[in-house]
Amino acid sequence: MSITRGRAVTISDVATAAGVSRAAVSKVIRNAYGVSPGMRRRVEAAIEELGYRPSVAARALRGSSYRLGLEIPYVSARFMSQIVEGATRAVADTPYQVVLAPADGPEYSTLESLADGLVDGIIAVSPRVDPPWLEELARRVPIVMLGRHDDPQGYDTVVGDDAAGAGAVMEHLFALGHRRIAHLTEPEAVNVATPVTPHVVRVAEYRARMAAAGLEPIIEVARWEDGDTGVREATARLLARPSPPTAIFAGHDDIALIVLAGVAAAGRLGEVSVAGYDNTDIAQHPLIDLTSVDQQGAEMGAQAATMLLERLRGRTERRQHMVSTRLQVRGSTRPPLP
Amino acid sequence: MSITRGRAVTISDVATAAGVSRAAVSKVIRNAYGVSPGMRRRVEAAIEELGYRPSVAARALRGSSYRLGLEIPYVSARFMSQIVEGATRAVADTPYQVVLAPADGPEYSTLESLADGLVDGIIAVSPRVDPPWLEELARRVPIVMLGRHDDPQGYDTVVGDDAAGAGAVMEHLFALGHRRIAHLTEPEAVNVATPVTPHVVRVAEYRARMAAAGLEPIIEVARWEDGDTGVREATARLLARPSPPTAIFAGHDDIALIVLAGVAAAGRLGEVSVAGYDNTDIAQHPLIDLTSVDQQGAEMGAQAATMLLERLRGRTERRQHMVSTRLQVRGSTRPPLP
DNA sequence: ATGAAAGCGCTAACAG
DNA sequence: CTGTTAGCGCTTTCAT
Repeated sequence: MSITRGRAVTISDVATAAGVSRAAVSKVIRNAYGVSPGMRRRVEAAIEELGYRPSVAARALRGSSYRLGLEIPYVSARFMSQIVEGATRAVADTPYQVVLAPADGPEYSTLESLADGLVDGIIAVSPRVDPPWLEELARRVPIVMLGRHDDPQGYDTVVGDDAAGAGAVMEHLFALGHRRIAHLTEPEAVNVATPVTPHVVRVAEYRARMAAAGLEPIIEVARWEDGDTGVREATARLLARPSPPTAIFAGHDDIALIVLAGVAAAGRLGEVSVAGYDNTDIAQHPLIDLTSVDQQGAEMGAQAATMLLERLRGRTERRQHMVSTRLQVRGSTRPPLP
Repeated sequence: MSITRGRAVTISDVATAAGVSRAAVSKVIRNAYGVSPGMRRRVEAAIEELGYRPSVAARALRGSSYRLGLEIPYVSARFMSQIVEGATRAVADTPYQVVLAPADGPEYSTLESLADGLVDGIIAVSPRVDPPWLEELARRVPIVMLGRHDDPQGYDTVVGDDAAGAGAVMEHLFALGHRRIAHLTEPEAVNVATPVTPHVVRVAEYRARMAAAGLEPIIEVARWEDGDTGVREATARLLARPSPPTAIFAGHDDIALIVLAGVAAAGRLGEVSVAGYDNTDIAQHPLIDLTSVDQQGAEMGAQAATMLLERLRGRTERRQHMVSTRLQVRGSTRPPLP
């Protein structure tokens, strides 16, 4: 039952079968200039018959792998699905394919290993790598960063309008009559040394709105590394305050879900409003019914892929794109108890 | 502001810098036999100084890319995260990396493009490709199929114990006193021409249990292609029957979530029990609280990766691994109304 | 319009 | 223990 790995069909095999040179076959498969209809026909017939498929490795060594790498921080994040979907849709009619690289550990190494020749370009959702390092990497391979409010030289960015999104949440909560509004965010967002991530912007907007309303910000940080526990404890701390918040604005839906669980565990469901961010699919579930900011993840993914393709076609000036947001109001936010 | 793509550092640069041959460098980076400590030190210093990273393309052309491809049908599926996590964990201490290939369209082409030299081996979650075709592909590249009850020659399989899992659900529901139990599954599962997927096994077990209890199976099929709508309508059809089921056993959690929404929409929450399969993270959320079968997705992913590594190290006999299941009972299943 | 030939960066086989 | 050499499969000038 031992298996002999079949040697793959190479361009030489096709050339021999079609009675032409390898260069000719290469031209045909790349739709390059200078092929007679007759030759094209014969070559295509041979390709079909032998079931030839070009080796990605060999192509990559010579130039392009026709693969775009999409680096994503943690696959579980529901928001990522939207981005992946948008990116794959955007390359659907091109010879390019999207491959995903889950950043299990440090994002630096995931990005580097992508850059090691596996892909022609990189789309990355990496809040924690710092801009100078990225500039350096961008010298080797085209990069589009998602969700970074950087001011880059060598790479492109696609971001949501985080200020507007966070602002919309705050306005909504104020309009409902809330005053004691807490914000629950990720550690990275309160560390000033960090690059400007979406969460940094959301926190800033939250602070600004609270200040403008003459209110003291109530910020709690959930250490995401602790998993659900961190968020759950942060929620508990908020609810245990002498004057607990009447509304909690969570940095994103995954946090909001756990906050919701915490509020339910405290038996205060319906009493404490909760808003999220990303409008992931579960937010619309009637049993969750979470008010959230839709920032068009699919659109972001598609834009990023398109911009990367432009780079591959030769664009060298940087581009920055911002997608708009829309607040999706649902049942998880209501007026505070009188 | 035009950017000059930096030429990458190659093995030759390192060799020159260290004053040794390229072969020597190659040996060092592969920890191969026959390197003096002195040479190793010099080479490693040069690598460090120049920031050398081996080209994946060149390596792949010569043999191995040190990449494992994980093909997944639709990224949104919550169950997939567990598999990805397990697989990446399993390769963490090896030179291998996991890359994900989302099967946006037909799975055949995704698998083929993975086999085109991008990866050294493939883990696939593709219920719809047929066994002979897989055998063919397996001749070119090692493959481990997840969730297939095939009897393969050239590839390995990792499956959950779907019969036991489905049986446990049925026993649980019977024990609660349910008799009119419906099953809501995917189209593929009722098409006999299809390969033996987990859903086929679950349906069979469901049928067997209903028959053994002297009951008529009530099966509704949700066309997943229709998205949520299909499941929602199927749920509505079930609830609209003259004698509606008192419990619905959904083929997996993503279906169960929509069923739950449908039951809620019909105002029959708590009246109609719902059970799912996969025990995805959202199932434990207190607002969802879904009874579900845990089939250890992470364990499956880890097993699959390990088996693939074995293949790459030379194993040629096939292996099949089955992971056990455990029913996680939660609030979504309770006794029927009297 | 077609083909010959060089070479991308690396590894494996062999020679020294 | 170390270096030389010959490709892996493809694309790309450059002749013809």
